[in-house]
Amino acid sequence: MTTIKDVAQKVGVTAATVSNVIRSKGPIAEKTRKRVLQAIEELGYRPNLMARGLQQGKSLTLALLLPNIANPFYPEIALEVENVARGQGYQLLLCNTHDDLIVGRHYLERFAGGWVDGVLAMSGGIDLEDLESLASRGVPVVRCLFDEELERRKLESNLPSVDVNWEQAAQLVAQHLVELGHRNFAAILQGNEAGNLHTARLRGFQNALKPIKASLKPNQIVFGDSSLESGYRLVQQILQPPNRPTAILCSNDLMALGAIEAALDAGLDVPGDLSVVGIDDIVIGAHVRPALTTAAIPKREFAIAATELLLRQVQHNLPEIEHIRIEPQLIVRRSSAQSQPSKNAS
Amino acid sequence: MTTIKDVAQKVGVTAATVSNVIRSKGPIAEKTRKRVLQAIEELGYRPNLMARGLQQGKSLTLALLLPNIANPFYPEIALEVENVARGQGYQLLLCNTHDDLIVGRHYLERFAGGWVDGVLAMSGGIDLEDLESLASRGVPVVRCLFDEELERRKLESNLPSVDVNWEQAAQLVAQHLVELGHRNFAAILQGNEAGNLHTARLRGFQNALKPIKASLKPNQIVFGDSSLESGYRLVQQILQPPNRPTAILCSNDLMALGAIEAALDAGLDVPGDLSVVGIDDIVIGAHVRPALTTAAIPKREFAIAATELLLRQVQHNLPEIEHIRIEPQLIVRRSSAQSQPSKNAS
DNA sequence: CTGAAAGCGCTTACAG
DNA sequence: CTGAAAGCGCTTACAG
Repeated sequence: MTTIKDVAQKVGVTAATVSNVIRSKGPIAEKTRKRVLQAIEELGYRPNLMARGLQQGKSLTLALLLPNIANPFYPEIALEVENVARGQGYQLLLCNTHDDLIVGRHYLERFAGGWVDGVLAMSGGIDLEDLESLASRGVPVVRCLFDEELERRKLESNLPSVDVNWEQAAQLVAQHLVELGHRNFAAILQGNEAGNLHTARLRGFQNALKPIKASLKPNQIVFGDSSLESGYRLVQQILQPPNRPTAILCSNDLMALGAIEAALDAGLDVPGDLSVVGIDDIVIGAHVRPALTTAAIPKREFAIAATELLLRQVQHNLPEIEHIRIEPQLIVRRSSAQSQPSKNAS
Repeated sequence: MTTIKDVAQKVGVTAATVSNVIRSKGPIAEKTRKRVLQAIEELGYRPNLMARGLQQGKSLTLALLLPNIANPFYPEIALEVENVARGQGYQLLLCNTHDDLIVGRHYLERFAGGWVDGVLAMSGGIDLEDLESLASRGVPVVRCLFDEELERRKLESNLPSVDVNWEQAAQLVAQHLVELGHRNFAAILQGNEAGNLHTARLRGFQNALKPIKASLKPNQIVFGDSSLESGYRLVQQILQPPNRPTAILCSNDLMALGAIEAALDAGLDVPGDLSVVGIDDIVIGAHVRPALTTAAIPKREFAIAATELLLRQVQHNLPEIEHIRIEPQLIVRRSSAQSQPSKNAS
């Protein structure tokens, strides 16, 4: 490996001078500058980034913690986060927690060792206490998408955050169905015994039903994980007549796609016999048949807000306790239609 | 920040001893070990990873360069790469090149500064010379998926590689269509003036047509980027009767999904009027209607092979010039069917 | 404008 | 079993 000393020696100056040339700092004679640059070129010298990082106390690296990059909700976000980060000279560590607290802790422990300048923590597999402990060590942190399972603790937490108004998202799609005349609903929700439940969305669904004096009863709600397969299985449980629902509210688009597939496989027409709506607006939802009606989360906006909030902390060292909330938007496509009660008598 | 010296001082030993305790190296009196651990606990000390990395010449970090994590082909791969890496104590840098050589070079330049222990370079936006120059600096590199655009140079390159037998993949789906009786084909291929062309796949398509004394003529091949939208647009150009093809060969699944959508929008039945096949086996392909016939690339296998090859180089410092080739597998679903020439007379 | 010195926070032989 | 010393490759005041 060739070091800054090798360059200095070759030119006949000291390492400090070479360092100044590289960083364009301090006064440098044009002549020596040229000679240094040429020596760097000839030797193929590249400054050792860990040495620099150690000295400056910066790594120019951010970490992105998320449940699983293979879930189609995340790649767009990761792409945009990396984009913003790169634009400011930062690189991005991709950390899949698999919704596993042990994995999340593994990473957060590492980052306590000063390996990253900031952490973007997107729900799932992250203990809020671990996160706060990291922040208290002076590592800037932005907490994202935690609202569902940790409502109360969030309020106590003083970490800056970027969240989505999931309640409103759920309310938008449910209202849409109500307006189409639906009265007989079922909901398939992410949730399990560990309490990893989409409570805000459930609340949003219920809100929309109040004006028609209705509500989701416990037997109209089924729980599972967030996968497409889960949506498929859960809907199979629901579709048994009699009293089949005319509309299904889904925790997210992936589950909704599974729901549609299950309905079609059961010989039902979507939306003729059954309307299905999701939340997220994943890309493929616009391209399946029938195209999915959903509440869109502006993912680019979300990613940019989160990354910029983090970078502001990193760069100015201000612990901005800002709480940003991203608002969803209803997108009506083909998977929802007017209720046709006659058909459901069969 | 609390350093190793703070711990040492608190216990009344020297930094070397604390270091030995942390790394479980050398002989340590059980008693001092306990006291050191307790002090670490009390102070909340975490070793500075950049200092350690500088000293040891290791970062325990790998870089994954790929065109765009939002392309559904990559998230599964990235997930698995990170998995294998984490299993061996490494973390993963996510680098989207956007098929832009400038961006690729930006990252590779950085990595020349010793920030990562190894680089997994997946085609698109990476200049092979940049990559070889990095490797010649002693940074282990594995080159993946480069075969298409750089056939000849690949052969000259002495970088270890993991590739997919794209030619065989293309041949499998094309043969399948031939066996279904199709004789009138069109192909939509990734490719542009810059030569970023899927030549191996085109060759595979042609191979399959030889036995029936046929071949794709220039007017039966259209080029575009690898997106779904591109597939949609390209197929619109093709579907003009007369002499509409009965089957469309697509460079990848995403384009195939766009092709199917365009066909359906044009009022055609898939596969009744038109068979469509892809290559990749992206997850969603199994869940759309009609489900997509494709040549599956074993993505997990691919990711594991590539990461392990890289880690072997990193850990043993052997420049293994191994060339691994992953074989595809035909998956027949619903988007392909028997040719019905009568229908196409219309 | 350039150099000498100290220091970032660790690890690594080596001496005792 | 523990300590003193040097060093990883940079940057940062400060002197001259």
